[in-house]
Amino acid sequence: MKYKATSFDIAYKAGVSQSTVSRALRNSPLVNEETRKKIQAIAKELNYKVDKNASNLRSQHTGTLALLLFEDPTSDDSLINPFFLSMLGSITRAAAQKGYDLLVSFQQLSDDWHADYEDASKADGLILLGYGDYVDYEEKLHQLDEQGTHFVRYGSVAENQPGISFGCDNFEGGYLATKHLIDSGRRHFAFLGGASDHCPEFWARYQGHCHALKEAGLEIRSECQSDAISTEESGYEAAQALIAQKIKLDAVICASDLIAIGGMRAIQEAGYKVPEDVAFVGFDDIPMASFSNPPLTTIQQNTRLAGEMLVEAIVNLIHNLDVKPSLTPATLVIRKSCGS
Amino acid sequence: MKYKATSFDIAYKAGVSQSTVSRALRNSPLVNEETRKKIQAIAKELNYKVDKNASNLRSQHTGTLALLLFEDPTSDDSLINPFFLSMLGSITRAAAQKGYDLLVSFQQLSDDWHADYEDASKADGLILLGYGDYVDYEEKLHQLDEQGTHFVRYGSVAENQPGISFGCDNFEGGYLATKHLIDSGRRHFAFLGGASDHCPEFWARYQGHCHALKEAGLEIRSECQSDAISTEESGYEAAQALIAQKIKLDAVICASDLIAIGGMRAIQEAGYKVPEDVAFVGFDDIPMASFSNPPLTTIQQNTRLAGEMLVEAIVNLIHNLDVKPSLTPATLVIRKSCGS
DNA sequence: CTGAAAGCGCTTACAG
DNA sequence: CTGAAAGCGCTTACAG
Repeated sequence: MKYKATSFDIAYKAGVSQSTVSRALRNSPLVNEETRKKIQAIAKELNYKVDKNASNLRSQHTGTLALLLFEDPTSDDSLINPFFLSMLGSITRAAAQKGYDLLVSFQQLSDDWHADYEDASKADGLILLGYGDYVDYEEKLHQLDEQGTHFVRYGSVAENQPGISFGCDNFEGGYLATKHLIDSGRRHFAFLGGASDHCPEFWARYQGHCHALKEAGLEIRSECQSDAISTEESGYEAAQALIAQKIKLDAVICASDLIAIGGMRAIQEAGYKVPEDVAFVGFDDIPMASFSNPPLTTIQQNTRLAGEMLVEAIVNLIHNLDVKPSLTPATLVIRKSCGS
Repeated sequence: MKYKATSFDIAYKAGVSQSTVSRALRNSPLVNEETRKKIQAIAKELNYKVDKNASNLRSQHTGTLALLLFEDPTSDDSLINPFFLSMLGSITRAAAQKGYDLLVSFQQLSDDWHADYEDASKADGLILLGYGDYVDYEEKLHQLDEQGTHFVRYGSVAENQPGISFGCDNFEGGYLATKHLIDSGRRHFAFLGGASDHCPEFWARYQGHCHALKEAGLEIRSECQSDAISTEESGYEAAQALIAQKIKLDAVICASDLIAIGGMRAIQEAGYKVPEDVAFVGFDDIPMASFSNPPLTTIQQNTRLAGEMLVEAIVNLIHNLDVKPSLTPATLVIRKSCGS
């Protein structure tokens, strides 16, 4: 076992008190310039690092954030939604930039997850991401709220939600996607993705979709909406269901890119061409979207911005500053799958 | 600010000493069954959680692991190698299963990253992943080793490396990929990916590739190896370089899937057909690989197994058990890009 | 099986 | 600007 230097070792070597060492190492203005330099030099020499547990315990904050990813229990154990992953990347970076460490955990919705990161003094606050069933999810959110835990979440943004939420402008995204296809002459639309309060993000996208249809005087037919969760397989099945019903189609709006990729596969296997016969638009702009066949037109979520907003918000919350929920822009990214 | 119960509050309520509370909560066999139950009930009622900083400080271990991802400084800030992401998923899960929390950090190789997670008592050990330049990287590894830090890494596995390394059997992977194409009649090979000691993983894959060529009596021509780092763009450029040289080709082995996807794009843009004119094999089996055009034949790394091995190894290391480096199998996954 | 006490390594009033 | 002292909330010998 290697020996770990403490602030007392440094104090002894520097000929000052341990308090002074502690101050010098945190750049307190109370310490004499030269004394500080001397102390910092010795600390470096001894490869000294402040013990986080001790300093956290004493100062009652941890300097770490916990990122909790909730997965659908139905989803494959090894396959994490690529969109999450990209959020994870941007959140890690944003946290590092603000000087916070990031504890990461993937959780099933069924777990006892409000897992008390903050209560156990592991983290100062939580960032929540997830695609699970929102109805179950919301209850847990209320628990967190009642406990007074600091948390922000990314997902659907609506009135009367517990806590502070950030999210993409899903309604606008659904609208933009649909509007673009209408403008390029498509008339027979379907929507792939669960449209219920179990998944409010998809619901908002669907609402945006419907709004665009209405605006253009097109009929909204409920049989043209086919439930799917955000996997390729589920998108494939949802599209097959539509095909089996022999619904007339020339455009499909999908609640996620994964759904779109699965949907295109089903349509192509059924002998139709994308985009000639049927145009597709996805949602998220995951890396895969540019490599699908054909490359997928999609609504991009700005994960970089979202990560920064989430981290800034939770940090402000921790410092008891005022934080308001807000929406991140949804941007149409045009590739070949929409035919224009 | 919410009030946080301490073990003293529970002791008071239960009419026992604080020591007994501490024991009961950790299921010490020293505590009377009934006393324990009573204490645990009160703890639950008070929503009590053991303060991690206090318990860590006292017991001198943290119950957390740090996962450090190193990126090429050249890589796009927002784009994380999908292969890492999949490792991240499996490591998070494996860590959770062993009861460890996971601190995650993305770092540039240039950062002062040996960032002392263990020295600062933030983590009991480190897991290292990265695709940066190995020559720079190795030096840092030596530093960690000298400091006596507990760490394992995933990447190239060779003799005389500092620390304990795990990795895919890259040589075997390169061999399998090449052998398969030789067996299906291809004769004119190129290899896309940097083949030098700056990237020993790619180097090993290239060696496996060459071994298969030799075995089949095919010539190894150095002009048929084109450097690339693991991005789509880099693969695209590497393939273009080959095309510009008018090298005769009917098979391309790529050091990663991203390289392969970029390489196929270049080849297709130049008017060749994949796999009819040129067969492609990638490496990693990232999720994207099944959705490329055509779907990519590739060498799969078993990220699930790798994650479990890494976590188990670091945990054993922390407990001063013996740990040996080892290789994870490389498996050929056949899709359309290889034409058979 | 239980309790009193020490102590993990810091930070931070308090006093000078 | 500096030091002596208290104390963050636990765990763990030690004594019974």
